[in-house]
Amino acid sequence: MPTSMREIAKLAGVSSATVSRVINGSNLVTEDTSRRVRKIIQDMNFVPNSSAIHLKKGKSRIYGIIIPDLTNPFFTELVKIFEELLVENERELLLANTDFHSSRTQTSLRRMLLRRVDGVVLLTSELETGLLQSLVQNGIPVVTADHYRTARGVSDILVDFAPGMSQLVAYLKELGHRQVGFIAGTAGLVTSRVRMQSFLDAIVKQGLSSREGWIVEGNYRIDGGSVAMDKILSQPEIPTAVVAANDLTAIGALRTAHQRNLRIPEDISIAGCDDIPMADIVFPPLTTLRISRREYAQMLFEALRAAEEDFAKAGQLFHVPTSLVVRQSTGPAPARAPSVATT
Amino acid sequence: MPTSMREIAKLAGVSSATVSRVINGSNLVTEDTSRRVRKIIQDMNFVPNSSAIHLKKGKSRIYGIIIPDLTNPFFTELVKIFEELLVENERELLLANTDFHSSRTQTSLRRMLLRRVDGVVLLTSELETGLLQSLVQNGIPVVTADHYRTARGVSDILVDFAPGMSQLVAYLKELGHRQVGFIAGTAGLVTSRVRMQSFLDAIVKQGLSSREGWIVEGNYRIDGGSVAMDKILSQPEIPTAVVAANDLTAIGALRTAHQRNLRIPEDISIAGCDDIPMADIVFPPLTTLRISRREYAQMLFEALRAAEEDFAKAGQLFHVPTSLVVRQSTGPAPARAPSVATT
DNA sequence: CTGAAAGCGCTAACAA
DNA sequence: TTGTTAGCGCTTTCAG
Repeated sequence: MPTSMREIAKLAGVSSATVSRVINGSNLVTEDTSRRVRKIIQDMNFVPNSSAIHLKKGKSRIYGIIIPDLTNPFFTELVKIFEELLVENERELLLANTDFHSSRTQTSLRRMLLRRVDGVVLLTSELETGLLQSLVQNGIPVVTADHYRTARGVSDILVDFAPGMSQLVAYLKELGHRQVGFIAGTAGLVTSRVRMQSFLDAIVKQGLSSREGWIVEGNYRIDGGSVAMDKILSQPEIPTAVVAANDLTAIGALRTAHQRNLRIPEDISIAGCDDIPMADIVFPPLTTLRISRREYAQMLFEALRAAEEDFAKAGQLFHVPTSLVVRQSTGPAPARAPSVATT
Repeated sequence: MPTSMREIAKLAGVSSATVSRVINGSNLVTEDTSRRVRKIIQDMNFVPNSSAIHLKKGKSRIYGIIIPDLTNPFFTELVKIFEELLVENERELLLANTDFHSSRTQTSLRRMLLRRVDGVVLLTSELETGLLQSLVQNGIPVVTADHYRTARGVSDILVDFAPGMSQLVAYLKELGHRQVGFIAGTAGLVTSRVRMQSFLDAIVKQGLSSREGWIVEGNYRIDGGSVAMDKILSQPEIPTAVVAANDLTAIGALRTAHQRNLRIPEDISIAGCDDIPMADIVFPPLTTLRISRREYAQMLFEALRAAEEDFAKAGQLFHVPTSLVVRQSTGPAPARAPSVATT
């Protein structure tokens, strides 16, 4: 049903090659013919078929992005900015959400292969080596997140958690906190390990203390944060501050603390990571370790674009900085451990 | 770089036609050859090129979705569910976010045309007639939201606000509220008009009252809700309850009310629309008019799929029901108007 | 049951 | 400066 180049050519009384040249701004066309052709294109409001272009040129001008949780505002924002970048650069976005199911990561990769995307952003941490292989083998550059390793065709972006955590913990120490808990991410993920390790290192470095029962696993979501906080608050002694692996987790913790009638930050301080917009909306507004989405998205894009020019260029390591954002969920450590109401 | 059908054919000692037949499950192939071919396909992990298929068949198996604000959790969830539906049905999603800029709606539609999508979900309300035309003219079915009109190739999904609002207002009346304010959506949008009108109708029907200064324009975002609430609270007399055109707006209103030291719901009740996950997380949890995302997404998909079978089938009208979700942001009306602290 | 061949809409080398 | 032609990877008649 849509118009083809040949029809435009016929209408303009030229060959389709000429129409192609006009569209692609070749200077081997008379201004006169060019104008005539453009007029027809306008009138018919003709748009070339990208699949044909793809087939011919071998480039789809599509990048794929595979994310674990579209509901997490951090990823949403990232996708939003990334899509903007792509549109500015005349590329398209193929979005795949896995909901943390590794089987869906598999499907998603197949979709990417099918559509012959020019690059893949892989934000799910559960990476089976075989999957990456099939992409690289097809010459499709990949950029991963917090994978802590690169390879031919595979770049990695890693969030500089260590210095950020160090800063956050130092800040807590300044407020008088000595006993700090941590709610981790989903067990088994590389990022979870990294965030936890950064926290532990910072604690040691600052000479503070934590303990087994104060370090609980979460799932990067609100519900996980709630449950984890419940566990921490059920300990015979509780910390004066709790750091969470991301903001959603921290928000869940906040919620549980409220339910237990703890005042924040008077009774206990809570901090998160990411700085999602929600962090500034919950009560009290959340102190958090901000990860710049714009820089992040930009690096993702740069990594893929560089690889397109030269496949060997993939395999770089990028760093995203973090910055401490102090809000009202953290405050001076209470003089003594508060009593916790049991729900 | 990726393998082509011809190579598979060569390796299997058959023609590419046979390979094609095997892949598409034709029964005109011996079980024997079929097995042999499938083996090679496995080994090479060959995936056919969808652009070539598209070119041949004239169907891209891509649906496009154009949304105004990817940051709004309502849309995020909708996109998420819609994407799931598409994957289940072996289709792809082309995502475009306009950030409320109508110029970007234009660009997005062009992108859809370029990729020859099989259908477009248009969730931005600022519809210029010409744009829809160009899609229909290309035989691309469209489904809009709250556009309140259908046309050849253009279906519409509308949220049944009237009964929902009626229910919500009746509920407020039961709580003793007589004076109710409203924070509308962005001026000029059809949905804003509809939501506002549903509210006004309900107010009249229930015999309650509202007034000029209590009906303020918002922008469907948190900041707009804050500003609007500020205006309402600056009136000489303030309502005992405020309904917002969506949850983000209501959350903004909540925030302003907090800042003015109003207790919710003791001093003033606040309700929203949508029932985004955040509604249950803010303090106090928000009473809201829930719109089922799953049903919504399903209708979007059905509308497009029906149109694919028969273009004339597009042009249907669908209805999404709403349901009242009562939480803690609404309560009995205060005996007298509370005093408002000026910030 | 299988293969040869044409053609989807475009681009790029080559000819004119 | 323009047109002719081949071919990107696939599907689908039509022959065999």
